[in-house]
Amino acid sequence: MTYQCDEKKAGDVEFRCYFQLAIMVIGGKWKPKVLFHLGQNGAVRFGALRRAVFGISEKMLIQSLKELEKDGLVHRKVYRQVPPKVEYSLTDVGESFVPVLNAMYDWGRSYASYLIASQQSGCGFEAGKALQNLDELVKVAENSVA
Amino acid sequence: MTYQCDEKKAGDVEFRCYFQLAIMVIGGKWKPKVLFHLGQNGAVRFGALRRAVFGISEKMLIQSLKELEKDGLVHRKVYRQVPPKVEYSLTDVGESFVPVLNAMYDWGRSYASYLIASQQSGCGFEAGKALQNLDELVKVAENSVA
DNA sequence: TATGGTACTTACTAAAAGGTATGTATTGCG
DNA sequence: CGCAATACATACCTTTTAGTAAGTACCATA
Repeated sequence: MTYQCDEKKAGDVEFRCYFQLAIMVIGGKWKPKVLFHLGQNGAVRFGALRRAVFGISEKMLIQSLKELEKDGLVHRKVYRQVPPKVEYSLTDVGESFVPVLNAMYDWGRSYASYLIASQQSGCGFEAGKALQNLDELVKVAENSVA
Repeated sequence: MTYQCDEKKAGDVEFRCYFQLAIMVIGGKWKPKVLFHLGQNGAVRFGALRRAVFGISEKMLIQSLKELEKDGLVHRKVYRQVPPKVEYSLTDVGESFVPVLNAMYDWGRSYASYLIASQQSGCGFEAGKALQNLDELVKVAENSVA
C-alpha cells in the first residue's frame, strides 16, 4: 500500500484510497452517530431518531439521512397515514458497516479505561481492553451534572 | 443500551456514549487519515507524513498531531540535529485503534465493490465483501485523470 | 557570523458545516 | 372545511474548521 494512492473510481465516485472512500461516505459530525443508532434499532421513525441522536438539529438529521439514502446505506419507507410517518432502516450495505461501528464503540470503552487508568496509577490496564467495572467508574454523580 | 445515554466522565473528558467518546478523539476531517498512515508505517517524520496524507496543510497536520499526542494516541520524538528531525509514531493506545482503521479500509473496499456492482447488473456482489478483481475495476485510465 | 533545512507559531482570511426560524405538504378526523 | 401532527424545504445567519502567508527557533556547518 503506497502513500499517495493513485486516483481510483467506482461508479461516479472518485477517490485515492479505500480508507478515504469510507471516510467520504460515513465521515462527518453526524452520519456516524445516525448510523450507529440505526444499527442499534431496526426501523426507526424520523422523530424517534431525532430524539435518539443527542444534539442533532432537524436540518442536519434530514441532510444526513438524505446523503446516507443516496449512498445506499439507508432505506426510507413512507407510511401514508395520519399523522405522517416515515421509517428509516439500514440496507444490507448499511448493515455491513455495523461491525465497524461496534468496533469503534468497543474502542471507546477501552479508551475510557485508559483515561481512568491514567488518572489512577497502579490501576491495571491493557491497551485495547476495557476495565471490568468501567460503567461504574464513568458514572457521574447526579449533582455534578453541568 | 439506551438512546440518550447519561452523562459519563473519564479523566477530564465528559461524554454520553462510548461511541461518541471514540468520535471525539479520532473524528474530524484529518485525524483518521493521519492515524491511518501512522498505522501503516512505523515512525514517520513530519515531512514524510505531510507528503503521505494527501491534501493536508502544514497547519492542520500540526494541529492534528498535537491533539492526538495530547490524547495519548501518538508519540513525538525530537532528534536534536541538523536539519531538525521529529518522528511521530503510535502509542499502544494508538495501536489499539489500528484494527478499527483496517476494518474501515476493508469496508471501503466492499463499498467500492457495491458501487461497481450497482453500475453493472448481473455482477455478483455480496454486501460486506470486496470483488476479487476490485483493484483492476477501480483503476482510472491515465488520460482521464482530471 | 551567516546560512540552510526542518518543524513549527501566529495572524488573518476563506470555506465549510451547522443551526434557527419560518413555511409547506400530506393525511384523515371532527 | 378546518385542524393537528409529522416530516420535511428553504433562506439566512452563526459557528467551526481549514488554508495561506509570513515569521521564528534550532542545530551544526562553512
